[in-house]
Amino acid sequence: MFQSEQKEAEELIHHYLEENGIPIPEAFQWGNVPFKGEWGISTSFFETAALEARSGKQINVPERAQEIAQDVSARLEKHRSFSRVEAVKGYLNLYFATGEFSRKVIAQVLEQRRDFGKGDPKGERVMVEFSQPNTHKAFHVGHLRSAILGDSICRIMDFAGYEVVRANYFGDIGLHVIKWLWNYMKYHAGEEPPQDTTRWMGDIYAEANQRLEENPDLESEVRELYARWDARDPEIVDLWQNTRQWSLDGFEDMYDTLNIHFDHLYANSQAEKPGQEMVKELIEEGIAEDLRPEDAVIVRIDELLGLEKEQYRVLVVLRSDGTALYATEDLALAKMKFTDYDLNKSIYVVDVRQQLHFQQVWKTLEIAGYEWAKRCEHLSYELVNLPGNVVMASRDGTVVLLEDLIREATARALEVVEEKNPSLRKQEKQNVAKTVGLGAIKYPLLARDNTKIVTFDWEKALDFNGQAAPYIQYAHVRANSILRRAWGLLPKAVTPPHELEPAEINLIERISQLPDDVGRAAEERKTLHITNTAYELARAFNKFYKQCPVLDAPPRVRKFRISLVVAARQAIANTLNLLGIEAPPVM
RNA sequence: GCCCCCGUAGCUCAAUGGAUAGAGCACCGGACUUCUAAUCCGACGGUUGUGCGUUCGAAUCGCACCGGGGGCGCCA
Repeated sequence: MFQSEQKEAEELIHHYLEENGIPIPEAFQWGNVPFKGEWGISTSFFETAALEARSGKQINVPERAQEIAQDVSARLEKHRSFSRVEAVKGYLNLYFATGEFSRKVIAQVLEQRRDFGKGDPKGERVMVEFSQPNTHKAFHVGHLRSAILGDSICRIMDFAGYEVVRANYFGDIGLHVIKWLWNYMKYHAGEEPPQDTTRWMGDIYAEANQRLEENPDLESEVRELYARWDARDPEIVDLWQNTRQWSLDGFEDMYDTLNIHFDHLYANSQAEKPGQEMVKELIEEGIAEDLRPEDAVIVRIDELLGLEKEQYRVLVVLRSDGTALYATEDLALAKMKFTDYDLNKSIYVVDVRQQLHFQQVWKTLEIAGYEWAKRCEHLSYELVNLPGNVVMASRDGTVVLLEDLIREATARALEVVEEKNPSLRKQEKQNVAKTVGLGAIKYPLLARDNTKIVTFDWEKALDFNGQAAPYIQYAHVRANSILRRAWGLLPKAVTPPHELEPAEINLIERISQLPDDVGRAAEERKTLHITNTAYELARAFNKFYKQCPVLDAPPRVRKFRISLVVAARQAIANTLNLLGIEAPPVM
């Protein structure tokens, strides 16, 4: 926002240092002055002083930095761009006129509206693959992180200026599917899925595992069925297609509820054949070793790279019986993505346990000469566990189903809205409950660093107090409530006619940071920065709301504050949107 | 044996190598005749796991160690 002023100051600093024979560092690091109610940009002279010290002079670096800062500040004192200049502890702080800064920030939001915070187009196309559910299985809270994190990353990267292709890759083949089919054919033949399709699919899978555990002799029946599948027995393929669709329809409902959508769906099954083809080529090129029938087809990556220490190890790319593995399919999937779309980057939102796997697959592709392999990126995140660090497993039923979580959260939110706002119409209460319930579920998954394990706890998941989505949504509601009474008057941004209250200054400060936060979140692939911004915005607004009357203020102050409320509401709405959380008008 | 991640207030977590390490929860004490109290204000709370190093400056970077979790040939 202050590029030109910064550049001017930097030139003057250069002049001063040159004139006085002081060494000039390669680049000055500019930042914001730690905010204490006044805006400014800041740089320091530690590096300059350190350069002097290294050139042989006997210097105490912090003292010398302060000395330079003081001299430079004297030089800049009268500069018209800055309202105040100071030297503190080796830092040079250049302040701006508060009123003018405020006007500028609000003007920008009022002009850009939904686009406030948006980055310039990057001219890069990025595919983000996320969610990856397995058909014929339950969809539980453990699966939620990839879906919610991936969705938000897509929103953030899109907003930051990337062209984003949203992809899903579902697991529709494998042993788990065969077990499901076996149980269905033997004990549920002809049944149709009820309303709650995904739960029912999950139940049949869990039941299959239970039956096999109780009676291991039945394993032979499953193996027999697997063989029929491998031979593409029409009866089995038919059943597979139908039942697979049931799962996909169930997922579609779930994604609708979560407001998550995809541009492209990839299936495990469609990568199987192309994967086997690619392995064939790898063998022909001497990259993969075919040790069948005794052993599998493998790639000794470390040996190919001449690495002494084990790093990529050995990747098995095909089973000894010639059937495809996850790795086989991933070779093909990576290629399909770059063929289907001309990608600058291909991001995989997958949990941390598959880190080595991806490194192996992509390194193998690199060795095979696919130049795009280097543009694959693993956005790895930690698991969602149950208390006591128990991993959710659909096989032994230690799961919290997504449907149950949504239902509980919505019911709890309905209770609160009945209590807080009983006069709302029934339908409105329902809408609020859904919005608040879903927000409360999403927020904690986005507010943790990707590398941190999330422990799912019913009590915490249903706690709407404190640093949580409802707090932010409530700030939005309050802003909306003021504006509803302001008779739709939307004044232009003006220089405030009064001395700004700390709460106002603080709120404006938070709003002004949003564009930078978006860029950073996109580059680091961290939704955490946006949840922080959203929360801080809401906090600043709530303080403002308490301390600064808007509608009852004197006319000119009122006019300014209404414009500030419009800007704040917009900023909050924009951050919530990046998180995939709805901003309700009332609650 | 090799590799990855985590360790910050009682608990859950923040903090582009930068100025006095911050929030929420919990506990204690306050504020609704007011634009929605799903809110706000105050108090309490720290040897950033330990040691050494790099740096003008380290919670942040490097090395070693301690504690916890995860991954390492035909699961996904």
